[in-house]
This record gives sequence, C-alpha cells and structure tokens, in this order.
Amino acid sequence: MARTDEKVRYAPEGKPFDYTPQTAALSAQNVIRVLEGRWKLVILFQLFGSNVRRFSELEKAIPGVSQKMLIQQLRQLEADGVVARIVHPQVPPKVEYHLTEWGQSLCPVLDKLLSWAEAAPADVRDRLIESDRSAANTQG
Amino acid sequence: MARTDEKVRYAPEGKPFDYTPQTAALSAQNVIRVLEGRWKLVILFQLFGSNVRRFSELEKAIPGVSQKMLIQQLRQLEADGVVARIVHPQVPPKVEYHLTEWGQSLCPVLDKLLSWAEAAPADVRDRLIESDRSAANTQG
DNA sequence: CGGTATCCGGAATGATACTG
DNA sequence: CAGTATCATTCCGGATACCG
Repeated sequence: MARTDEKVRYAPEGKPFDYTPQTAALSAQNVIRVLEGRWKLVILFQLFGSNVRRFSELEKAIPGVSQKMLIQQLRQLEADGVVARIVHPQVPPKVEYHLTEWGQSLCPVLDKLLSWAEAAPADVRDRLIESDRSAANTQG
Repeated sequence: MARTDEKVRYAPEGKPFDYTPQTAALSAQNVIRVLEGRWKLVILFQLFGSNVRRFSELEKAIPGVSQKMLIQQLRQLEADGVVARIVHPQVPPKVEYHLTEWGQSLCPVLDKLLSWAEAAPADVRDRLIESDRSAANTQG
C-alpha cells in the first residue's frame, strides 16, 4: 500500500540548488504565496481559457470582484512574472493582460494539483471541489 | 515559442467531473487553501523527511512557531485529511503526527511546483528561493 | 507533554468615491 | 476605460497565561 519508491527530489546531487527540507519548504511557500490571494486563481484560469483579456472583460467575467482587488491581484501577478500587461495608447484606454511564457507553463502544474484533489478521500474531495464560496457568486 | 500543444485538462470528456474554468479555479483555490498558512508547508516538509513526529519534536524542529499556531495548522491539515494524529494513552502524554496516504502523494506534486519555480525568469526566481520572511526566523 | 483560552496588532479584503 | 484614494471590516498570526 505504501509507495516508498516515490523519489523526493529536494535533496539531489547536481541540481541548480540543493534543497534541504527547510529551503524546500521556504521556496514552496513562496510559490504558494504567488498563487494565493482571493482572486488570483480565478484570474489565471480566465487567462488559461482565452490567453488575452482586457481589464473590463476580466471585471465582468469575474462576478463579485472589486476594481481595487482586481487591479491589485493583477499587479502582483505581473510583479511575479506570471502575467504581462500591454497598454494600447489610444482613447478610450485599452489595456490587455496575458500570460507570460512562464505563466503558461503553470497550467500543467495546476493540472497536477487538481489531480491530487481528485485523489483525495471522498469526504475531503467534496470540500475541495464544491466550496461554499461559490454560493456567494451565484447571487450576482 | 508558444507550446500550444499543451493540453488543458479541465474540460475533458469522460472524467469523474467536468471542469469549467470556474470550477477548476474554484477547486484549485481550495487546494491552495489547504496548503496556505504560515507553517503548513514547513510542517509538511518535516513530515516528508521523517514521516512520523511527535508534537514536541515538531515544536523544536520548527524555530519561531508558537504552540497555538503549531496545533492550529496541524488541526487544519488533519481536518483536510493530509496528516493524521495518533494519541498514545500513557503518561506523560505522547501524540504523534504523520502523513496520510493522500498526504504522502502530495510530495511529487510539490516537486512539480518547485520545478515550476526553477523555470522562472532569473529575477523572479531569486525572489522565490530566498524570502525576506526567513530573516524574521534567524533572530529566534 | 500536549494542549486551551484570551487579547492584541497588522495585514488582507471590500465598499465607495473620485480621476486622466 | 482603466485605474487611484480613502475608509471600514474581517481575518490571520503571535504573545501570554492557564489546564488535564
């Protein structure tokens, strides 16, 4: 039952940097930090679907988000190199957001995360798939 | 340059449940929710290394954590089915924490996350690897 | 040893109004 | 259209004291 042949990669020999449990935990935490935030995953999955979106499109595609939060989360994702921002110098203004190369490469990673969620025990899985937070969005 | 042959899995045909961008974002958010928290990843990487630890062991292995936070994060991980808790009925009390089967299967997933961090642009990667948060722990 | 209970400060989030 | 500024609130993490 126990698959002890699973290889833990965070203490390799010739890797770019050698992981200890501490440093591995630290960088993993920072990855989570990039992804956490009330609206970041919602934004990212929007961009996975269409790749390029303007601000107002995202705003109406994401019910319940305020302008402040939307711009804040976008700015943070931009600062972390996940999304890029293009300003078209025209009036009325037009600003488009899209995934960077690195941002696009996140898609299969999140896929692994979802697979992990599917492999959860039934009771846990239900909580992971269907959240009470979705109820708040249905009343928009 | 654009690898458009990457398959997005969240809208498949015969999967256990069909993903829309919304539901995918939602469940992904909940997975992140399981992992986020000031000490959860640190705890998990401790358990990846040793698999079984008692409360006091974790406490001294993780500098800077308070009893309140340690027990809180452990309880949440337990509620989410990632770790399990075993009470040995003896005096003085002995309580051990270990990864569940599902919790162990998280290891390769975090591995993918770390690989993604390594693939980041140089400037971003540096921020992901070395966090300012670690500075706060060095004064303990 | 392995917790609980309570209080506090700061950060994250959100509603609202205003602007180039 | 695409933001910025301000204020209110809620949530999270930490310090401290106490308990079976």
